[in-house]
Amino acid sequence: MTNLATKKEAVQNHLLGGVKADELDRLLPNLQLITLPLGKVLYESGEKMDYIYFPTTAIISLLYIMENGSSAEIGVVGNDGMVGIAIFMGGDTTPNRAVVQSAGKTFKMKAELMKDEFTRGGRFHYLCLRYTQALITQISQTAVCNRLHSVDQQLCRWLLLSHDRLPTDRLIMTQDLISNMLGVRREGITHAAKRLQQAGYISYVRGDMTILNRKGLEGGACECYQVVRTEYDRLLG
Amino acid sequence: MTNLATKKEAVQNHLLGGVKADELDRLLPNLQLITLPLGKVLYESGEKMDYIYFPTTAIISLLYIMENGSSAEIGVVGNDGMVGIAIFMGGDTTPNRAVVQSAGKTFKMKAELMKDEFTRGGRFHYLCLRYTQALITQISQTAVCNRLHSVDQQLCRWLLLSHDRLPTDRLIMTQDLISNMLGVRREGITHAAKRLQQAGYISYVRGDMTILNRKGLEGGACECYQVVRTEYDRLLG
DNA sequence: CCCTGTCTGTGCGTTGACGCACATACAGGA
DNA sequence: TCCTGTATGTGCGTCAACGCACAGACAGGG
Repeated sequence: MTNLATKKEAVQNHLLGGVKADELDRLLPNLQLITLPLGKVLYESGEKMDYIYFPTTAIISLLYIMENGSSAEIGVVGNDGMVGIAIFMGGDTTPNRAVVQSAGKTFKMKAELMKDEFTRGGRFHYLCLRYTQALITQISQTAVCNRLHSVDQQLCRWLLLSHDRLPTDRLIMTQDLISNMLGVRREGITHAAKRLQQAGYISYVRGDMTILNRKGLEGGACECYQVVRTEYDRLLG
Repeated sequence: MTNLATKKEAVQNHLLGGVKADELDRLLPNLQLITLPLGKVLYESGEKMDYIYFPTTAIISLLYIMENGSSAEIGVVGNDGMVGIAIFMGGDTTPNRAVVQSAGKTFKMKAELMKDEFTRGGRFHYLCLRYTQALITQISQTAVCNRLHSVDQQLCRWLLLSHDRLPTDRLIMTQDLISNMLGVRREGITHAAKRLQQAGYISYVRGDMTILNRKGLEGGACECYQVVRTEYDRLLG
């Protein structure tokens, strides 16, 4: 198998990079590095999770899909975390869909092995719980932001969250897809994106967006972004 | 001490009611039953949590307070759960405020003792994690609901979530307070509540609300309520 | 009994986002 | 090169919720 993980690759995911040497040695033979295309669904709402994912360059979006087909993003996971916390929290599934928001690489590991390693306790166990706590803050802040802030502010927040998890300044993503994530109209994103482009913060053509001025975006975002960022740093930094 | 917990009292909280006999025997001497008045703050955003709370008849609301003073509810906890999960998840604090939404009783226990019992593993550990998973679903669904649903629908959802955690059909709460929870205008609640009263689902006078027709409320709510309810039953039922 | 503070009801102009329709622009294949 | 599908831009009417202002209505204390 050529896709077996090396330490150098594994630590690109910050959770894997944070565990002790002996834990990593146990994990490595079970980690498989795969490439995820944009739009790939890692698991559907209510579906039993067979694998846990530790992204390196890929970004995964956690979505809730309404009965009428509309959707809204709950959280986003990149090389800072993992997809599939229900495997070790209990329940083995959640009422959400996990979909690839930005193509890239991720490790995957069988759910059973994940449970085994988790129940051993140790630093891995500790990190998983702290990461879950950070994710809760992200989800909470998404709830608050959805209630109280404008589409413009939310687009800034969303771009920053994505940028933090991206190895480059380029984001391959159409406005239509962004609107599905944020649960708003595509035209709303068009307007907001146009304003950001005119301000010189971003540039884009047909699904290829480049972040030019992070500070600008941070100024345009609500406090929600900073709250989440600070909490991630505190818990996992 | 007259306020030491008895088994009969303790099991009124479903988490305490779900642990094994030997675990409960260890917990009981450390549990203190107290009465919480409406509006009491159990902890502030960023404040270290000294106690974990297991409500019996009280209901606690988890809120985020914006810098400009506006607020929005993230989740609600009653006899189904506990307040202070950050104690065992790690971090010892969250960027939220926990405030008593409905006066009543709760057990409290020192944070250190909570950590000790949690690290012993066993059924208590297992239940804490599953409860956290259920809470995540509630927070997620709050995010979705805030994005996609009307004030009328959200008021129905909120009333049902409260009613589920209440020993009676009466809810002592002004429209102004409800509006702070939902992060909307007080007048918006006035209109929504009036419609619900005209439909015969509730009745109220000056901060004293009675739920008359649950089925009616369920019909007026969005799918979010059922999703959360089903997930709580699945994980903890 | 009155007074005061709090809770609820209502009107009105504003606004941010929606839904729909359609125009324009660009990319890639035939 | 043209054609087709997809991405983005724009206009317009509608609507839910907002902010503000103020009018009842009720409760409890002096």
